Amino acid sequence: MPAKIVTRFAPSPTGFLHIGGARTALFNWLYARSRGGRYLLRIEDTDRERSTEAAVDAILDGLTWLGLEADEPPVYQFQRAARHREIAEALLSKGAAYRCYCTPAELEAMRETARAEGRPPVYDGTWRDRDAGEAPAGVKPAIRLKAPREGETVIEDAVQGRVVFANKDLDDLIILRSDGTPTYNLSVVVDDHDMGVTHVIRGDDHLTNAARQSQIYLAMGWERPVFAHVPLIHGPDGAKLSKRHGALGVDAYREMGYLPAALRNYLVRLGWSHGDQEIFSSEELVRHFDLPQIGRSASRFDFAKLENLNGHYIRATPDAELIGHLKAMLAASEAGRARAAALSPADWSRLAAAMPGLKERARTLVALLDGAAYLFAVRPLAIDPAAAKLLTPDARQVLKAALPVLEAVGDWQAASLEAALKAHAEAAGLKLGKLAQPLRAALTGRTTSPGIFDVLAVLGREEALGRIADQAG
RNA sequence: GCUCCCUUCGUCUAUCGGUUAGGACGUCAGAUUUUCAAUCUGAAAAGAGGGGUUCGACUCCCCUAGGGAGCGCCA
Repeated sequence: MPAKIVTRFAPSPTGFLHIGGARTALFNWLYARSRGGRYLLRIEDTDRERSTEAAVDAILDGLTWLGLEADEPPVYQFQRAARHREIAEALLSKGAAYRCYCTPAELEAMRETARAEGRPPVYDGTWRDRDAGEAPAGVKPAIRLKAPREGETVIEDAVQGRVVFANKDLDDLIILRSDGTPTYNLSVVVDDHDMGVTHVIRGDDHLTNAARQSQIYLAMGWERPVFAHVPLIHGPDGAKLSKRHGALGVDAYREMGYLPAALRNYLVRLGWSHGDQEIFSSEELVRHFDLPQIGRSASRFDFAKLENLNGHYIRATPDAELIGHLKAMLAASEAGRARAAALSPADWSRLAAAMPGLKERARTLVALLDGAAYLFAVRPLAIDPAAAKLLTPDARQVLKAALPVLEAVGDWQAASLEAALKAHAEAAGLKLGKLAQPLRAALTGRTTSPGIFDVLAVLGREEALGRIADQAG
């Protein structure tokens, strides 16, 4: 009778929600969802120097955008300090912890000599068995866990497999600082225990922490959660993900025009697989996601694949929804808001009308909006150099000849326009392609754009004819 | 330095002792299209190296090399 699954994502609010954190959150969310469990959020804000409210907001905002809402309000770790202290005291009275009167300077010296002698830079246990009576006056003690000296600490990791640490390599970690505040490893264990967390899914940079945390669980007689340490994401060059790679906040991905569904799909496939399947709906993800299918090696972030996936999702998303995403993207940045402010309701409806053609060729929402620039342009249209090359004197003649044909079109619809232009081209012994290129240049100022008939239809008779006349001379 | 983890096409990955080592992105070529995109077809492209175990290893074991993470009164 398995207990109900509880997972959590526990970021520290010292910066934005980066891509690795987003994937960790996604894995936790998926695992809980797939087992009918709960997914919780804990803000690890015990570092008062570096934690900011802005970072908390950015993380919450990023998670919301990705659709990874927690099932309960977030737990703020700092607020639980008293509880953490209580456990440290309990450990002390159990004899599973002790007071250490070493000063930071002494510890630093200890590490230095250990390093110099080629030994691991760990605490040597100076105060482990010393009598409290020997305590130097005026020194506030820190509390250290009395970790086992012999034997092994074994982590049965759901991703990494069985990982064994020799206890002699693990020193007595500080659980309560001399100022009475709890340290990370203690707080995490107490919180995970109190929150009923059954599965800890996090980056494998925490693997060694798992060993120390395991010792705290054992000292308290608490049942350990299942650990699952997932490999980190690296940059395209294999080195640690840095700012110039993709270690951007998820907000940056939103601003670059990626869809949350595309980012989720990309992220989940980065390190996890389900046979040969590449595209997953949310339902499929929830149905298939599991820990054993997570790989054990780090993976590189590949923008090209993300773009490809994003293009797929853009094409698959209904137009109205796309408009919503576009608005959300613009609202998320200063430049975007300025851009949005310049768009009238009429512009938006034109955009909606042109959406079928636009979304076929855009891989990001930014590119989509870019491709729609011709819709909002005012006459005279700015012509880009490549398009200008197409507007040769010959081409202008063709445009001039096409004008009356277009004027004669009764029903200004893409289909009618196509028929009219085809007839005109044939009568003139022209290939439609010869006409389409200068026409596109005249109408959009670009060489790439949606289908020419759609462009004509969306612009409307007056605007379209005006633009053509401008260029026909 | 010590501890732990990792290693299949350029990238993400499938394979769970017997396959022509499969798929996807990217790349290249072709088809289609009014351009671009999309779509379709095809091509090039991989088991880090060395030892074992086995009738048989990408798959299991060991070593080497390379990469990564951790070693705070940070989280």
